[in-house]
Amino acid sequence: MEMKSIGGAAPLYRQVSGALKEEILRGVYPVGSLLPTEIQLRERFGVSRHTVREALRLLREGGLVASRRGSGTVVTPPSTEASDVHRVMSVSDLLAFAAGTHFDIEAIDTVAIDTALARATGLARGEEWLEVRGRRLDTDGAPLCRTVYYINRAFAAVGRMLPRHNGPIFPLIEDMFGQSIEQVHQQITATLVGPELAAGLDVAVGSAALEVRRTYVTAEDETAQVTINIHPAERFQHAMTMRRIDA
Amino acid sequence: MEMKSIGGAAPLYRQVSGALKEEILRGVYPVGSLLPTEIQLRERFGVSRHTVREALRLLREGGLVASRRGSGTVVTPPSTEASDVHRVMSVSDLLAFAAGTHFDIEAIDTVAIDTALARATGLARGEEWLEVRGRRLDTDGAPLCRTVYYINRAFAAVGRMLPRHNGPIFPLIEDMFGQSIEQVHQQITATLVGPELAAGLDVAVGSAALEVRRTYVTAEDETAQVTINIHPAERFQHAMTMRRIDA
DNA sequence: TCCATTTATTTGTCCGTACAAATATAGGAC
DNA sequence: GTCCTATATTTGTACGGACAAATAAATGGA
Repeated sequence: MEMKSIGGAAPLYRQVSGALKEEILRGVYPVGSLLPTEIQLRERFGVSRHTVREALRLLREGGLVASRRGSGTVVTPPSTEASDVHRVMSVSDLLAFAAGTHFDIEAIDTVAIDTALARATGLARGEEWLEVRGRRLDTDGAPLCRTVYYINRAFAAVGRMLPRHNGPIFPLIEDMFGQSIEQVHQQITATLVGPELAAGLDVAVGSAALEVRRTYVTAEDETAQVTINIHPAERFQHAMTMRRIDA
Repeated sequence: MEMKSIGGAAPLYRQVSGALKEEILRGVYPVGSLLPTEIQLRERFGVSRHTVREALRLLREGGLVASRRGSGTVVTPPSTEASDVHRVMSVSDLLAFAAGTHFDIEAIDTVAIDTALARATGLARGEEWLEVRGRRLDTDGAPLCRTVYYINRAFAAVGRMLPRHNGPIFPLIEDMFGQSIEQVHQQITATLVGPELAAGLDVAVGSAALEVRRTYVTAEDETAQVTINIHPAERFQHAMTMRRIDA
């Protein structure tokens, strides 16, 4: 069967890739089996080896197959790592922890969760948590966002490491306490900037800001940490790309 | 400067990619700037255009740059990693399409994307898209959010089905046109409510709102649909739970 | 000065060739 | 039957060329 690039049709390499993907998904090539070799595919589709290799590269990118020189191209099992916490961490996290930004700690206290804090954090009233307040600053000292961490007292020892730590906190909790963070609940809302925030973030009172709250939950369904970030809307968007992965 | 493949060294294309990546990360090419053209890189590194393109492909895979024919290769802001569309589709989507809510269409037009719309939607200026404006109403008629859909003209026929359709649009595109939505890019920002929005949503002018923009991209890298939802902050939070799945 | 058209630029797609490198297979000796 | 070596197979890397397609820049006329 020969394929040609028709006006308006997809490029040849996408057509070849699509045909192979459809065959994989309907079981012509079960997991573990080999696809035809590049030379066989070239003959079957009547295209160049370059085009075949581009098609196979798309299948590899989609996690459907894996190629090795001398061995061939094998169909791989569906990947289930798509929801790994590290993978779906938002741009705000990446930006926040980019090299050169610095978390400027303003206060570290043990606080009792009152009614207002319970509403703001989702934590139960009456409990005591370690509260770390500060601003994340860019390399030039400009404020990026205001951040408050609430850390479960069971893991409060990580507080000591914060002054010289620039990355996320939850891996510290995992390392020091052998805990595994299994879920991160994220909530985003819009808020208006009041006088205190305005001063600390160099924006006008009354302007809009994004408030991002994340609750980190262990394998034992225990909340280890809550973070609240407030970003001026004029300087920040929360972006995310979701890709479809078919099992 | 010329590079050669030395025994034990990385392939040329990886060396070129690494050199460019290092320059990007240390600020030689800031976000938004253009990399040298393929021809310039070929001359600089003394390698073939194939090798240069392989190097740039690695940079694209890493999310560092984006290339377009006729334009060149631009350095991109850091971007998030993937998750399954169906897995992590947000609660807001589920709520929006919950049984009982109704999308009240106010206008359906074909619009040309001007400069302001290009900025708001991310679509290319001059193109024509089907624009569907309206509000999503709760069971008791209370407005939940203001929604605008931009639908690629190639799929505009789905517009006819909207008046009696309450779910998401992209499955309609998939069903009617045999297309597969592979990626959804989501961006969330905060905005202030102006007079027009305030009237339609029963909130005060000057209050805060969340603006959620989603871009639905097919397997052929074509944008099928863009939706923009504006939610009053006092009544809406964007929530999401990410789970760790170990293979 | 603005706009439409033309031209130039740049990347995308497709073809081909050649050799390297990793792996699988075949064959012979013990 | 096992082990070692040689050969074959298959993908990876690198080169070159050509034309298409999208975008940007230049040009000319109103």
